[in-house]
Amino acid sequence: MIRITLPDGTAREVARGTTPADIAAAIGPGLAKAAIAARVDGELRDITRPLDADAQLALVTSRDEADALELARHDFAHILAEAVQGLFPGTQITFGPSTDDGFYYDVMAPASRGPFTMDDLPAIEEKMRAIIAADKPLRREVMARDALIATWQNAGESFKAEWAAELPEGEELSVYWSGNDWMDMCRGPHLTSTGKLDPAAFKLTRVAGAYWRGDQNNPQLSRIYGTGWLNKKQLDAHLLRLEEAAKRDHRRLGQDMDLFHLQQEAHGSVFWHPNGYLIWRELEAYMRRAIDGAGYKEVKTPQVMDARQWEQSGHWGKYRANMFVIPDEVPNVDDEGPVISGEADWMALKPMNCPAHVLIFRQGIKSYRDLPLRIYENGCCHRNEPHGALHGLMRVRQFTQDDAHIFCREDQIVEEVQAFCALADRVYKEFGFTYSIKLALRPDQRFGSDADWDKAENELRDAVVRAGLATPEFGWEELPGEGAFYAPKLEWHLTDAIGRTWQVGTIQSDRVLPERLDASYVGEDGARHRPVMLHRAIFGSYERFIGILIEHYAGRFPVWLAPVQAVVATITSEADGYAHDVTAKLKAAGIRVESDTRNEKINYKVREHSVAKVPHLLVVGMREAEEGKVAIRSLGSDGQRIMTLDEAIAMLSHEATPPDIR
RNA sequence: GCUGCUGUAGCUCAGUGGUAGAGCGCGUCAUUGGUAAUGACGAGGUCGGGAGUUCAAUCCUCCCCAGCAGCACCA
Repeated sequence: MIRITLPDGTAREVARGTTPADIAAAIGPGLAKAAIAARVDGELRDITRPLDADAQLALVTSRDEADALELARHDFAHILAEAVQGLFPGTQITFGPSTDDGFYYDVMAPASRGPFTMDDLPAIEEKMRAIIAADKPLRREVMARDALIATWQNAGESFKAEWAAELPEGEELSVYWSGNDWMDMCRGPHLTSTGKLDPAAFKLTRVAGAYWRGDQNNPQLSRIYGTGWLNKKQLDAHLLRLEEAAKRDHRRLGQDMDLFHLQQEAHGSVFWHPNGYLIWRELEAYMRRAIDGAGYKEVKTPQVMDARQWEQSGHWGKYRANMFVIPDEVPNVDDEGPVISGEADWMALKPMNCPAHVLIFRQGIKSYRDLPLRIYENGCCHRNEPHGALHGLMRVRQFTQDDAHIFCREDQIVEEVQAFCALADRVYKEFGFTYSIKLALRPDQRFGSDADWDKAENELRDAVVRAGLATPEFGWEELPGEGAFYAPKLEWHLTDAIGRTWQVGTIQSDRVLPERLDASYVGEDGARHRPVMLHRAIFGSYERFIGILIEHYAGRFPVWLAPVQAVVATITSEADGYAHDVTAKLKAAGIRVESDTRNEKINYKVREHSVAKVPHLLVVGMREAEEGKVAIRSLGSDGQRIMTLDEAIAMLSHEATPPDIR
């Protein structure tokens, strides 16, 4: 007999080999029906897997949503694989986990046909529904590793065989049978049968390439994605969320709101239109106030430097593949012959600002009294990113960082990092973001001694601990292996209005670059010392941050950031004169305002400016003109507020003032 | 960079082996209206670029470029 303890503390003596399903049945028929899996000593397991020792047991039902979704998605993935093999014999299966909103399965299409495409999805979905309708039992079986490898090899499943062969020798491996005709190697757990899934709760969404084991050098497989839920209602809600997210897409809003454009002759670099650049200018002004107040000095450094300088900084060796290089010569102007000789020295566009800031630091002799020295630049950088990585404003080839480097003594690091935490906190809150902080620890490939890494990691961790931010509610987490090759990183991950996260801010403590570029200061002792260099950014880049803001606000910018803050719209042309007066007064008060005296109906104007997401529409007709008032209709509300022009100016001026100086 | 898909008017998209169409937008005229589309008329396109097949290519084939989704990358 074994002793099974339930969550309420009661215990039952049952025979070895009893299953959680048996226990559920013994407790009551309702639970027996509702239970879909079990947690045995905290581990999620099949409800039909026999218990073989004393254990804590919790029965899982669909009310335990996270567990239930995990199980369902995992099952959907298996059924997807079974369906694909059923429809396309010769397809090899590899690996198919659950994801945040569903599942995918990586398969290798048979050589007789090309990779799978979207056109294949309806048939696969139909087949999956047939498998669910057949209510095939899902049965766990333990196999010896060697037997399993042989099974895979006989079935022509070379990926599975390769994988099984790499699992520890002698280990027992579990497989799951779907009925008696299909099986997959899997740790489980699964539901008891395919019929437990709701056939209306999933949808295959797309097909894409993915490398076997995530390695570019391996064969590329077809990855079939699906979204999967417990019921149709959840699925529909999810599809609606996707639609909402698509409506916020910054590429679409950027075009609709005439903020910027991209075109193929300059792919990966942004053409900022007047409206978009107004947002940029507001952010720049905001950031300048922030860094001025925090004791930074702003600089501007060269866009192009000699390759030898990049050799010395280490970028030429490590980063050249992503750099734009330029021959330092006058191009051949004859029509005959090559444009360049190929013999000139190379220069390169800067991919980052750090070396230039060290060069400024090195001018003149620095004393310990000069430290910490905080050098800031709106630094325009170019990186030749892989083409497939480019994405709207989020990943571009030319971008401007709000970049600063703090040169300081070792004993100043913690204080500086803490001050940065406070500054970042203020900025992110003023834009309405919540955030989490993560510490990216040393990667496998790195410069510097373990002792230095210990020190650097501890400094960053200490600073966050002292700032009181290293807590679960700030999402504190340490990420092994994710640091840069020269330094650990603190990363700020923002959560936007619809719950997506974006990594933007960072601070890194670097002892490598000051060494390579020979930066030093004279200490109290009269000797030369190496400063530590803190790399830091809050927006990350203006391009990306604006992209995030567009999606965060869904284009409805707060008034201080809105490119056009108000439009004065007339009802009849008789009010044109008054409208121009109102516009002039608002302009004089510093409001970005336009007047709309076009020969159009007010309905049309209301619609157009609403769609354009103008925060305030000031409607004026003869009534307003006679009384010296305006009727304000604000974005997001249907009603209007009648107020005097002075009241309107006061309100708009307040809203148009950036939050940091309000 | 890899796999798949896409590229037609300013935008969103339809379409065909015999050199193109809609809606919105734009222009002109009429209309002067009270809070999400007034009406009429009109102008706009080497159908991403190049090569090939064909009597004939926007359509079929190949190459290139860019975009989209994912992968890989993002020191």
